[in-house]
Amino acid sequence: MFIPMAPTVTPPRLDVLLDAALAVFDELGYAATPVPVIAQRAGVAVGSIYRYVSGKEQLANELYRREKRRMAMALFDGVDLDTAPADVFRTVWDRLGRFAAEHPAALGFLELHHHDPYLDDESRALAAQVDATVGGLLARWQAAGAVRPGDPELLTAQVFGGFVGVVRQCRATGRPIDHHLAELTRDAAWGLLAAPAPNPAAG
Amino acid sequence: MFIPMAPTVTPPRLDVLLDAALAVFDELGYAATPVPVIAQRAGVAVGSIYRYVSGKEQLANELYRREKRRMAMALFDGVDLDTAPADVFRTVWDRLGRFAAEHPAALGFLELHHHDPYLDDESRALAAQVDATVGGLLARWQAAGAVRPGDPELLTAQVFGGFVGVVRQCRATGRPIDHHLAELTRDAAWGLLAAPAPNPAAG
Amino acid sequence: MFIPMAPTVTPPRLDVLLDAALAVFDELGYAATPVPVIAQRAGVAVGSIYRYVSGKEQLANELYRREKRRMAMALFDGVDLDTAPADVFRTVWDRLGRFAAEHPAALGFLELHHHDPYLDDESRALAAQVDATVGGLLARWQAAGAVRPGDPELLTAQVFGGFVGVVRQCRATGRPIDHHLAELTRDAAWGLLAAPAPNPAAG
Amino acid sequence: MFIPMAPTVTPPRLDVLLDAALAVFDELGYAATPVPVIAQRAGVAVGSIYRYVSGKEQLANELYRREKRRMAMALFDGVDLDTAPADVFRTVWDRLGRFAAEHPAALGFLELHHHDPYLDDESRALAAQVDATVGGLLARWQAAGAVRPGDPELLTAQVFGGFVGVVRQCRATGRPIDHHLAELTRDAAWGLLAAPAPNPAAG
DNA sequence: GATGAATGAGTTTTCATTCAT
DNA sequence: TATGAATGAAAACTCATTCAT
Repeated sequence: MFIPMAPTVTPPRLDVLLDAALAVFDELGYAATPVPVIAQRAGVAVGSIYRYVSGKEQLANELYRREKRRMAMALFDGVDLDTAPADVFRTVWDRLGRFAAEHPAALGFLELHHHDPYLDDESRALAAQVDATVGGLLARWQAAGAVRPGDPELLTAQVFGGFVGVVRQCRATGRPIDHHLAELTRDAAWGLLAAPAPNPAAG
Repeated sequence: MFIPMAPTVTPPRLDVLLDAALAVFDELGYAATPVPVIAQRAGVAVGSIYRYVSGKEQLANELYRREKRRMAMALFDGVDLDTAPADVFRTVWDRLGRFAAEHPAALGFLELHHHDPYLDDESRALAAQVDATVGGLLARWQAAGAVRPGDPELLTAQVFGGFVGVVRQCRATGRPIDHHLAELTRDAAWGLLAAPAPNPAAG
Repeated sequence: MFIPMAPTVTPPRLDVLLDAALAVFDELGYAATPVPVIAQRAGVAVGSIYRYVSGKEQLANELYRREKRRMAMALFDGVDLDTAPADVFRTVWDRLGRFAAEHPAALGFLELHHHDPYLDDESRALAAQVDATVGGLLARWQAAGAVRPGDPELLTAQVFGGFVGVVRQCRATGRPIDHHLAELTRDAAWGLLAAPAPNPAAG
Repeated sequence: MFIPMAPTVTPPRLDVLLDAALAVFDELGYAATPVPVIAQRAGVAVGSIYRYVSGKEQLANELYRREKRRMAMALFDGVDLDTAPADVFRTVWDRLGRFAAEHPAALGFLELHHHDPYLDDESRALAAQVDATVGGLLARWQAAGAVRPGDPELLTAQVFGGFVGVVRQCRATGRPIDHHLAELTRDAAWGLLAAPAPNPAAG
């Protein structure tokens, strides 16, 4: 499969740490999060954190990669990408909705924050790889005439950004983020993506 | 006009401060930005900042509101909203592209950062007001059958989020953010928004 | 003159800091000295230290250089090095005794501690320069037949090390370090240095 | 014999610990040495250290005493102190050179570091005892007219300090510390110690 | 008004020591 | 007995804010 799998199994203790960090980072942001708050949320002593990661920055990077992979898996793992684009799209979009509903902090951390000051090369590379993979899928759909032309990575960014924008709006207004969100936004998203119908007048 | 105007004229010195803060906040994020860095960038002494604003938080809020208004003006000021929706949309989308090109830090600060921990009520209210205004426009377009049905604020969030996603992607990959971006994304955005053509077979 | 002068005038506030650091470093050693203790001794807040030096390490290096120069000045400044070696030696040794008596912490810090882990290149270079300068003096005395042959830097290290050993012993036993120390050790030191009298039987 | 013997036989495991501690203390200094680093160097788990000593401080004291005794033995054990002072001196000085060459870390740890903050009474007493013993030897030599007058402990400190100074200089400049060092410094050291020849003019 | 040195609470990180396995 | 993960007090350093000049 073309989706990056988790290469190593995270030790359970680190996982607890990452869970705690995820919650707090999503809430306060990386820079505004004191390490002791993460420790407390994880139910460990501050010093223990440094047995698992070299510092706050590495913690954030490990987290970023875990969640990036998690999300990629949640969207694409086991999906047969060779069926009709509209069907695949619908499946993936629904999964995106479910992911947002089930892992709101993951989506928030990944997409609603500014990671520039601390992401390391490995994290950036992973992000780029995921982008490229999804971009490749769109390119094939374009070749098949199912998706409108244009830079596939930009198109990906646009559809996906649309969903992120909706999630952000829900958060701002207190609207619940549940699986309905996929439904509510699906047609619009496909309208963005789908190749325009050939002009009937031209026929 | 329905777009919120700047209620007070910003004193020129505060404006210099906000310009500096904008650049640094966009780059480092609010929490990671030291006040002295803003002062230096503005060419004033640290202490002077506290003559204009009560602290870092108020500075960020003043900035947020200035930029939010600036952007609303840039998108809508002087636009005749009563012409054909597709035309208005095209105009506004082009203006959005120009705004992104000319004020990249403003767009980045407003849309690429997580403001939750520090935005005050006034700033939130302004954001809500802008959303509502744009939502109202979309609602009228829906009533006119030009835009697909659905919660207009969600739809707004989705189109706009799409553009933000594209800008974010450009930043991540180093692709320049210029006025072409509007062109490149316009059709997709309108595809997202536009009411689907009535089934020709049904005619 | 061949002795390195203080190239810059230390700002008075930094001087206060260095005085405090000197006392504490000499007492506890560099690694065992908490920065707050230095701050308290200097009568300033912890944070203020970081306006003058970039950290504990730079503080120790500034201190090391200041004291190294101070000591070189105390020993050699204004001494006419072209008079008879035995007279010059006597003068310098007495000055060494006075320096030890008046600046016990300086001598202790410079000579009784292990500086390897934190001295920077500039400090090492200064130390080497002082060594070389004194070594040069000894070499001239050797050429004049006044001082026994052998690597002049080793010879310097040996006489000077003798004095340091005595100071260390005094500290260990609680014996006061005063100007008598120079007197008490002078003949032995010159016995170490002086060229052995030609064998009278050989004449 | 007047030289303090090791009163207890060190358990072999503790010896391994002390060897590791010696290497690291000499390199980093007591205060800057983390206990885990010692454990790693010794090839044992951190926790195991606390089965043999009560903590870092006791470890350093055990080490100090072991090395102090080791050195005293290395210098004096088996030496017939009743032969001619110059011969005894020569022997001991050569042994000192050999000790420095063979146990550079021991000499470094004992003589190049500041032990004040952690040495306990037992260690201080041992040091004093060694000093006194050597001082007694010197006093006898003075009585025999072989060594110049003056406080014998100060004289000891001065000769020995000379050697330490030379070792320190070698370390600073990267010069190897081998058995030649004894040779190179022997005459100077004896010049320091030896009673000055009676003034021939006075004869 | 403007300045920037001074402050000290708060941040990240280290490390001596303990204790369940 | 040996281990090494866990602890938390203490370390170095940062930075929002104040205030004397």
